[in-house]
Amino acid sequence: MLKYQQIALEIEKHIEENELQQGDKLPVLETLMAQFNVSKSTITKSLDLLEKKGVVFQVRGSGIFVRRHKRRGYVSLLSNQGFKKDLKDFHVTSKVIEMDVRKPTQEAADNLNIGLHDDVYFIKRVRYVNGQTLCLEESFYNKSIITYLNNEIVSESIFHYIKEALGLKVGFSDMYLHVDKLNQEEAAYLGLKEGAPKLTVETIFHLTNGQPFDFSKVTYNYEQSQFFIQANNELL
Amino acid sequence: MLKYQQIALEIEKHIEENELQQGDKLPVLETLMAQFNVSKSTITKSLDLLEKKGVVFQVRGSGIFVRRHKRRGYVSLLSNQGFKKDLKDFHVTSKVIEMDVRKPTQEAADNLNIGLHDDVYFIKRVRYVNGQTLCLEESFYNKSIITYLNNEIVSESIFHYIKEALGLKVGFSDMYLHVDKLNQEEAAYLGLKEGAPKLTVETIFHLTNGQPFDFSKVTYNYEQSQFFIQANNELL
DNA sequence: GAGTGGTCTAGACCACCCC
DNA sequence: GGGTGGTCTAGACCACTCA
Repeated sequence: MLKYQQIALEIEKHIEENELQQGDKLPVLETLMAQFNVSKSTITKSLDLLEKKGVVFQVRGSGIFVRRHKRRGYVSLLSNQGFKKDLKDFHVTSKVIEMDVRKPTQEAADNLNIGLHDDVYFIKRVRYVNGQTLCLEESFYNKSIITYLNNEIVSESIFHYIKEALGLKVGFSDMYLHVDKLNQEEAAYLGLKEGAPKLTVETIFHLTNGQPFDFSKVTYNYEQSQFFIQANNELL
Repeated sequence: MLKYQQIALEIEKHIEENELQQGDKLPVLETLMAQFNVSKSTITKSLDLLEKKGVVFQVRGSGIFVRRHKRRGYVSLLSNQGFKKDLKDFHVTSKVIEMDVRKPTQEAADNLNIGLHDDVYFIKRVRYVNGQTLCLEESFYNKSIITYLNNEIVSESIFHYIKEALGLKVGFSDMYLHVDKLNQEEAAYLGLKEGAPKLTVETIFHLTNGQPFDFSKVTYNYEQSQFFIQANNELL
């Protein structure tokens, strides 16, 4: 683990353990440099990482402060595949409905940048939170990258498996959001009425080298759809 | 303008003007260092900025590549208040329905971190894209920060005014998303039927010093709700 | 193994906040 | 004006990719 990552983790841990609140001030740079025995740029890099994650904000000439939001029960849209973290106070389960190797749909092939005759793992599952339906998820994994999957892996965390067992590195993702009305099939899976509101999130996950490996389409139960995004606006 | 920002702008411009596509390779670091006559860290900082913006991705041992998404007509959820940019091919207008100085609701006061007896500017407007309703927006501005607003400013870009005329710096924002059904009033403004799907986005904008100055609640016409997010997943 | 991006350092100087 | 974060440099060394 790199120094700046390690330091970021420790600072984050420190904030959590001491239950620091929005606006609480952290030690000044010089103190942190001494405390972790590293150069200024390394500390700065740690803090930039935490700023990107929405954990702190830095004010020139003033200090480094804790960033926290007040509302509970919201899922971060950006910490991908992170229901475990965000809903840690809740009980999230999932039921696999279909899982097989097949040829992709035109849509999946386009998004994964593969041909119609390449193989994909197709997984369809319903996820529940506290016994209520949370979402219906359909995923296509490029089989030439994700070479093996089974029911056990799919029931647990697929991404954990991809990172740890396959040794792949997830880089970035493109997400597309739509709001519409549930069709009959979706309504049935989610236990709602046809025509009820839905939020659809399509995500294309890429490895660090830019190769797309997963196209997934998730339809959320609108009654459970509470999402949260922390944005930084300094991008010009 | 700082060097690294300037360089980032030029690289971005270069990508746009040459219509580079996803996966196209940019010059190597050493070349860029020479070209802009700056040190390695400065170039790195420029590229980190562009990576955060979703314009490029960097692969260790390989190169720097252009990041582009394929779909058109999607609005970035993160480039706040950025309809102008994203929908530049479209015609976005807005109609101010209400605008006055008043006392905040309990909800607005909580989110703006002010008291019930402090003043806020309240603005309610409907925005249109190509003649169709896009959203209904209700905003509360902390009057002790945003000291003056008028109809002309509100019809144009409020954020441009805040930055340029008031000299304030926008730092970060917290966004909360919900999906639900339109009530009667919202349906009337959006020209839809009561009970139709809606996406509600509540945003709390903060200055760089962490002070919240704007709480806004936007209800989108689901027929126009196509949003896009570029995420980076390397946050541990 | 050559090429390429990433980390880390030490230090100078700058820009901003607040008293 | 003192305190504090941000920018920028030059250079050493490390880690990954790909032929």
